[in-house]
Amino acid sequence: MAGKLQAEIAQSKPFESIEAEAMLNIAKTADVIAQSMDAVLKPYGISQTQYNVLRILRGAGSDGLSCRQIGERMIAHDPDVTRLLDRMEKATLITRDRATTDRRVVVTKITATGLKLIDQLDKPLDASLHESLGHINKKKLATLIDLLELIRK
Amino acid sequence: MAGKLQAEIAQSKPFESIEAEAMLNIAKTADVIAQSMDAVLKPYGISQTQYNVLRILRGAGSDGLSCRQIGERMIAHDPDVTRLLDRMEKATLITRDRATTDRRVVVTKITATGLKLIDQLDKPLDASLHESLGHINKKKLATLIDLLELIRK
DNA sequence: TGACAATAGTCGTCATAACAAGTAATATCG
DNA sequence: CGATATTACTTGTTATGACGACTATTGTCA
Repeated sequence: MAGKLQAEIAQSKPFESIEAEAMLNIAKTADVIAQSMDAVLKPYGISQTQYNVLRILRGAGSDGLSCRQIGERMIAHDPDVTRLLDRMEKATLITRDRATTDRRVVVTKITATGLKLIDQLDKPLDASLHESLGHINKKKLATLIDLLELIRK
Repeated sequence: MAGKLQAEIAQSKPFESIEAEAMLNIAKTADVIAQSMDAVLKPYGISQTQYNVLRILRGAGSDGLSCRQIGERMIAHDPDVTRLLDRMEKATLITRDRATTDRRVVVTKITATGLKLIDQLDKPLDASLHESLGHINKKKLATLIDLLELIRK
């Protein structure tokens, strides 16, 4: 039952449990995919976190979203959305305006620049994704998705 | 085929592909597990990265390992092992000595303090892991591991 | 052997993440 | 209606990560 990860991370001890092996495999795979995504994003000068925000804002359309809503929708939870948005505003990828209805809320929207950037990224990212996962057939991917969803209940 | 992640991250657009859905599920699941591990480690004042290094060094035993070997064995690739070890040395979790055979190499070993700390962590981390993955049976975990290994070729 | 390349690690610098405390606006409730 | 709680976001500070340039030691080969 000792999987290939054993050799891959050159661990001298065997895994204590299959749960530990599963966890390490999830972490390692996430890291590998993240690295290939980073490689695509790097020439465009944005991080995965920023890309994720742009995706969320593109999905939200012209209504925009509050800081809190953006935080909730992010894949990796970021405890400091404010300064993330600061940087993106400086790069003119987004705009921020205080809402008139509830003046505590700041509404963030994607700009034309941001939209253009993320639209450009669709193709290369999709290609990178196929590089990473294209060799797995759809049935297996469906099984994988089911299992991962099961983990998160 | 639209999975639960759809609702979970409140995306307004459907997934473009099953590959994208798989990737997001891997990333999300890795993040969830990482967060629960962080929660365990936090009271002990070390990060997951540092924990990972301690595990590697415990596995290596009294021979210790070079900077490069540590870097290779880490789950998430860290481009700056030197300063990571600087911090750990300051916390007396490790020792570092220049090797006599090849004077370019710095041999890092775990200290008694480091060993004590990581031994203490075994139980709570195992408990956290069971909290995260205990409800999935071994056969399903084995399938998951196979699929993830397949992704990484 | 002596120049050049490769390897191992360090350091400078800037960007980002993490944690905690603070400020302003709105909601709640006696 | 006014004190208190809650919400939404901001800011200060420290730690960590990312990227590249740099130093020392060892290996290679003409």
